[in-house]
Amino acid sequence: MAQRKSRTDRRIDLIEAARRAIIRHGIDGVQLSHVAEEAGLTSGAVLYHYPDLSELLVEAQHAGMERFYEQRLRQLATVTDPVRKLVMTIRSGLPTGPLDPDVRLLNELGGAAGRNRVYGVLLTSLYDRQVSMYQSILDTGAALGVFRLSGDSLSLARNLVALEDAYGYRITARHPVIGPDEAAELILSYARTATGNDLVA
Amino acid sequence: MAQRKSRTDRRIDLIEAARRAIIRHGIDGVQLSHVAEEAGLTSGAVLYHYPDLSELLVEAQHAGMERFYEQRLRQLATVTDPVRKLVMTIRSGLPTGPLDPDVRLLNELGGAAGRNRVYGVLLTSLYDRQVSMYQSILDTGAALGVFRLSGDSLSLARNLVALEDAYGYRITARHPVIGPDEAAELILSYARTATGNDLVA
DNA sequence: TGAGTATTTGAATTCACGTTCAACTAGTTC
DNA sequence: GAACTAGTTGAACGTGAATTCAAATACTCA
Repeated sequence: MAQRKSRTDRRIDLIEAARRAIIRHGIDGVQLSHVAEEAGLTSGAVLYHYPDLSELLVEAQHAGMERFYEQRLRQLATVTDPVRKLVMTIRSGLPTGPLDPDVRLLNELGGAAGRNRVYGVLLTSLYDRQVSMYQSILDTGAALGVFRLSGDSLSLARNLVALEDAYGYRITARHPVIGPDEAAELILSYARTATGNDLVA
Repeated sequence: MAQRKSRTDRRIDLIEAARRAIIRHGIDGVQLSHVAEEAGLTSGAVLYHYPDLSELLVEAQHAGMERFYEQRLRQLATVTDPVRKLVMTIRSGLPTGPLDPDVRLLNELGGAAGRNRVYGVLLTSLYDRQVSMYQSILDTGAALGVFRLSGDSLSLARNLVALEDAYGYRITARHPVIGPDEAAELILSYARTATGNDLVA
């Protein structure tokens, strides 16, 4: 028998297991048995904690998203220079490679968000928060005179996040030429014209 | 009994039916019975033409993609002015609204491309062709002296397609603020700095 | 027209999955 | 340490989907 755990601990495990199962089988392809296998439990045990699989899937997506976002914020807090902040943030929004689990998970939402309102809301809220993140970097840099913005910071921030998203898809789809480094450079080239700064940290 | 059709005609029908089924249920959620229902046939009939459902799904994705791309090319051929070409192309890469079937279909590929090599190749090839399309517009405009490019045309084109992709996701996810018009304006703002042209047709 | 062929159906079969639940086990409490 | 509680298992059951195939139907062309 699998190690017995408290309700809360097991739920955390299951959310992690669901995350892995979604990445492996797709958000519309995950089955109860997949989650059970990832967690090292039987289907019955999963059902004991989550009588409705779809709720577990939503929680898994939610948790993955929060982790991704919080991680970026935390990293951002370690520096003050707007130039370094911007460069670092661009980098942290891209997958480390085609297998990056955080981005793989987020990518699963893309299609589902068009069919499922909950997923649509989740994805939209992540996008908006990331935009705010970039916007505050841009505004700060402009206020300090380091950046000379080529347009309103909201539009620039929206485009920066959009580029991140799109290159995330390209990288996980294994584009033969566009990897993490190339994508970062492409986004940076936009960021340079947007800020009027060379962005060499 | 459903109207009897020739092998080729029926296969075309089935590809269309599969397209609709994918949009409705997700690429990993489609079932044989969904396709049969969309086509007005029984599962057996579908299986008679496509013994393997996954092959039909790939064909449906492939067909949808080709149609999307050809449509853009055809539209592009109707004008010569680089400025109008660019503006029109940006517009034609965005969904008409959250329900746009062509973009909804493409979006289904995003997640699957990370798991399934065939889908990854399909999606990558579409991306690359769209990049070429933009690149040729940019190069022509530059040669005519209409555009003063802010960087190499390949990078600019890659970013333009990336922005289209990303806003396609935002729109189908029903972002409350970013609709087709707003997305077009955001991409245009990038295109303006990229080309040094006001892009007013 | 009639024989032959291609397409479609519907029923039978098999399989895989979700769901339920009694029994078991390992902690927890008194 | 006995009674209780919470977590887990495994087997049984029901459902629905894929698959198979003989029979029915519509088309082709000699």
